[in-house]
Amino acid sequence: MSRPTPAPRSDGIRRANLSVVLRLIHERGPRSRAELTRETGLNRSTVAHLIAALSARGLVAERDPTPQRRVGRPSPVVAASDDLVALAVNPEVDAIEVAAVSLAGRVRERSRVLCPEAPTVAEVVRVVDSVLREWRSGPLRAARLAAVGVAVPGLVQARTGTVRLAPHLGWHDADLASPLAAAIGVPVAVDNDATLGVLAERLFGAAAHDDDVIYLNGGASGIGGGIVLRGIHIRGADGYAGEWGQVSLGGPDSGVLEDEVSRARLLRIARLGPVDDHALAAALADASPALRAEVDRQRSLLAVALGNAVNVLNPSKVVLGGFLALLRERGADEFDALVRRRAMPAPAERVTLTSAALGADRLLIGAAEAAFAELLDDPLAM
Amino acid sequence: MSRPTPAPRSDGIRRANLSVVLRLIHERGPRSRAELTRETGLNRSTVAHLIAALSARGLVAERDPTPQRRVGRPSPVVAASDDLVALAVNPEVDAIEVAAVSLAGRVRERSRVLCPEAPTVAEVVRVVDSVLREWRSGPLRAARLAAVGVAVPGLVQARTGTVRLAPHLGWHDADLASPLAAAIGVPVAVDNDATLGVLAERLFGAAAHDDDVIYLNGGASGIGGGIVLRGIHIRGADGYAGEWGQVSLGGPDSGVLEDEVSRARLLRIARLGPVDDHALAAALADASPALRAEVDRQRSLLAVALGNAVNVLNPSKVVLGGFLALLRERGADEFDALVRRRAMPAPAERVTLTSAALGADRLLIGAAEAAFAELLDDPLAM
DNA sequence: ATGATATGTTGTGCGCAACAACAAATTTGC
DNA sequence: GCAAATTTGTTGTTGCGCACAACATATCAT
Repeated sequence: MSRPTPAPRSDGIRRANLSVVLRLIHERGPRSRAELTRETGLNRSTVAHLIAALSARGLVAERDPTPQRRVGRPSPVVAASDDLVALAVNPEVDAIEVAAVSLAGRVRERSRVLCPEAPTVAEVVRVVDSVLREWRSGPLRAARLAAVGVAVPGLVQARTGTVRLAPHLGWHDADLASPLAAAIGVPVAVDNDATLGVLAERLFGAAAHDDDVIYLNGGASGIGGGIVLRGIHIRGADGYAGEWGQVSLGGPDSGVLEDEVSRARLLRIARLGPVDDHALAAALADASPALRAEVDRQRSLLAVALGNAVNVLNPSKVVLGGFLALLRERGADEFDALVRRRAMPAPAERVTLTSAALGADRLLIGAAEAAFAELLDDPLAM
Repeated sequence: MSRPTPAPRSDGIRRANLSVVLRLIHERGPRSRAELTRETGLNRSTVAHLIAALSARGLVAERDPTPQRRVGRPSPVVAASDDLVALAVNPEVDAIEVAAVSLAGRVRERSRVLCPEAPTVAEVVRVVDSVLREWRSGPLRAARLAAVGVAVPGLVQARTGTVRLAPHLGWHDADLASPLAAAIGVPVAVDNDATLGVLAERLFGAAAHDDDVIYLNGGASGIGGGIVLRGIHIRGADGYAGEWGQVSLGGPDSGVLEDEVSRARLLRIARLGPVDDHALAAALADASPALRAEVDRQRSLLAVALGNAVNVLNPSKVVLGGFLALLRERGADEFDALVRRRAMPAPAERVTLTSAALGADRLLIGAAEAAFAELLDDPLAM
């Protein structure tokens, strides 16, 4: 359905400029007022007013200028607030991970609460609430909480904050945002974990500031991902976009990508139990012929899927995470060439393949980013 | 690469509002000033000013109000100008099609110039120039020319207006925009033909005002297409996005979609020569068992490709054009169900499949739309 | 004909960025 | 060391564009 055309108003432009300035500071790090005037093209006085407004709301803090060995009056450095935090939550099968991430991008606190079995929505709410209470009376006494972001391993309708289907958690059409927002008292953003991964990678990781990015992440439960085109995050009509794992390659009767390119298959052939990616990497480095053959098989299937994606979406960067990065790194140049050969020459020559750069913090940073999104869009709402 | 963050200025908001109003009139047809105030949310006086500015530049024309059988002062109807035209050009293997399309959306003139062999860039320029001269001294004497849009059957780098590869025309890395702009004296927009098809379908056709659209068009030369997500046209990093025909389905060693789902194959089995889609439809309606089997095979392969697209992009609408629409229409409900079965339940329940609604004018309207794009974005530039 | 309703028109006010002039802080040149 | 040059922050003014209110105009209902 088409949205009603939004007409810009004169009072919206201040909001937009505050958003631009705050985003610059948040995404590209602390910078001087002089740099901000250059980057935004706005007038010096305008930038001063905007920063004053952001500062009054505690969103940014000014520091003394760093000596720059340059002629002229030094410009004070303005940085995103480290006292304004978002809660990042990642419910998994066996644990709930909670973190407090500041607007400055620092993970200030983190806690992993083990669960004997897959947690319910109510348990997630309870754990988040209790962790938050503890932090509020301790390390985060002086901090303000802006919002909560949740990275869910499953299909999420981001607009409503409901989890459509999370097989590993046993959730089905579960409303997560409402009870969590009611308990904590701040807005709650919910999204798919891989989708949030690409957000983080694009901001601070392997696809920093690329505008056309495809991201595929391989985990124990399958292959998920995300898409950024023209610099905006593609959710699709309902927020389900990015399910690369369900792509079918072998014609009408065969399985889907995540059945064939699968971490479990590798572990089985390597005769390994449930190990982490580090141990898996070690096993792949010293592989038996059978395992090597399986790796090659999975590599060529993955290359076909990526080649298709390159043809259809013409991205400037393809980012692989989880065990997909491990597959690629068993001969990265060779793999990249394989992908390029599966694609048409024109889009192939443009695309760059890389492995994900962010480690364990990726999901937490992505979730915090989703939580901060509303504030960054409209800093006055805070 | 990431663009420098654009900061909105106060004088940019007038431009943006002019753009919003002109787009509304252009895309959704003539409407009263009263309707425009409602739809934009702007003030009555503001709308009056904006329309005065557009009218002064000859972009819109006001007509007497149509009787509405309603209380209150009647509101004059404002329509897009029919005197401002764009030239739409579509070079094919055996002909060059040229049309003059007004901002009001009417095809005012059209001409098909036959070519003994595939035209060169220079020939296209010459034909367009001579056709335009003829029209200018005749039917288009009073019209103003805004821009030229060219729909090319091949890979186009839209940003620069160069044709990367158009195998049927024999073009390779051909700069089309520069010589054409130099000859005609107005800006030239160049894009892939299927990409422009989705533009037209989204404006006036089967996907009218859908915000997440996938479009696949099947022609004699293969399968092309286009993508619209979040209401914006996805070109990819270089403008090559939408090459659905090059998607591989059968694993690492098999061919691509347009090798398998192919008009030529159908014609061969039906023992037909190079006929148009109408004749092909007739042949499919009265098919031999062998042809029927081939149709079913192609249908199921196409369904797999579409199912993948639905999973990855979560569109609200899938539009099929050319012989792909014919394939679907041999049992549309059954085909749609097939696609839905190949996709995950969540995105599948949202998506609607349809056949393209626009006929032969599709490419011309799309090309004109590309030509008008600059004007619609910034009406003051005219 | 008269009142109710809806819309165009005109003049005023307000918000916000641009601009200009001045003040402040640092480096460079002598 | 001190002055000039350079860059940036600060302050007050200007101009632009939309909102709003008051009034004028055109149609319908009774």
